[in-house]
Amino acid sequence: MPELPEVENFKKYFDGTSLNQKIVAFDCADDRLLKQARDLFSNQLIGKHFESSKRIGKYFFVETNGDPTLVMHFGMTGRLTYYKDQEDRPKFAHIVFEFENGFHLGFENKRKFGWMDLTTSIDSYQKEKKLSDDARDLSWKAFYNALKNRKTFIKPVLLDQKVAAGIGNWMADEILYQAKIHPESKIEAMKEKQLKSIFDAMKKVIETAIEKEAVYADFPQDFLMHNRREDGNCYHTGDDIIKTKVGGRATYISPSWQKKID
DNA sequence: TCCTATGTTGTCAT
DNA sequence: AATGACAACATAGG
Repeated sequence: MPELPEVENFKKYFDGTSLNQKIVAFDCADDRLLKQARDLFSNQLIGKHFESSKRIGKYFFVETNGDPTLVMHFGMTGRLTYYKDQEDRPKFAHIVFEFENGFHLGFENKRKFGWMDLTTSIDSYQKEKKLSDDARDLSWKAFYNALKNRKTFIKPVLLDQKVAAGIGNWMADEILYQAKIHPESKIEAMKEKQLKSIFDAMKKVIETAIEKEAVYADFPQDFLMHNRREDGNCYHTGDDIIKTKVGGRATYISPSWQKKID
């Protein structure tokens, strides 16, 4: 699930449950999910508390009342669950923090593509990863600059976290559907105005999805998400939605609605 | 058995 | 140094 709006939900959930409580235990069932030695997580986090959080794209940062900042990435199948009793530990909660009040925060990750890391500075971490500003805050100028010299299809570039951090596969499809542009349009062939329409669609999709708390059923009727499947039909034209692959990722298109620019 | 899945990262070639 | 194409990563479920 987790693209920008879903991770925004996780942030709200985290802020509502897990801030300002002393951490008394750290458990990890599979060290492959940790980008640092397990002891480092235990030693640096136990006894501290989470003080504030920040989301940049799909990356989730948690500052503590000390040096370490925890970095989480949810991968394809991650989410957070706050629960009390050990018996309620979700099956795929491979990483668990226990708080002084007896509650637990579980980092669920069925497919184990998610991970945790430690850093001391969000800014330097962002620079190191060359992560762009969060797509929600990103300026048109920064977006345009990151895009304009690229020489491939528009969709894979939208998925590049250096361009607009937070955009994932369903959002890229939705943005291009809203902008009426085919995912295999070549950037070099596109006019600035067309790139601006993609930027505007990106902002619209982000704000809509956050407002609806990423509950797809609540999205406006003309959103692709309602028909983003192989037997779906375009809301506007009624034509079949086509499933294909672009940049190695499953891609849904309304060919009569989305213009290919090349 | 084979294929797919909402993501990133490493490798290799250009 | 950058960029692009693509495989690899790990796992469940249809």
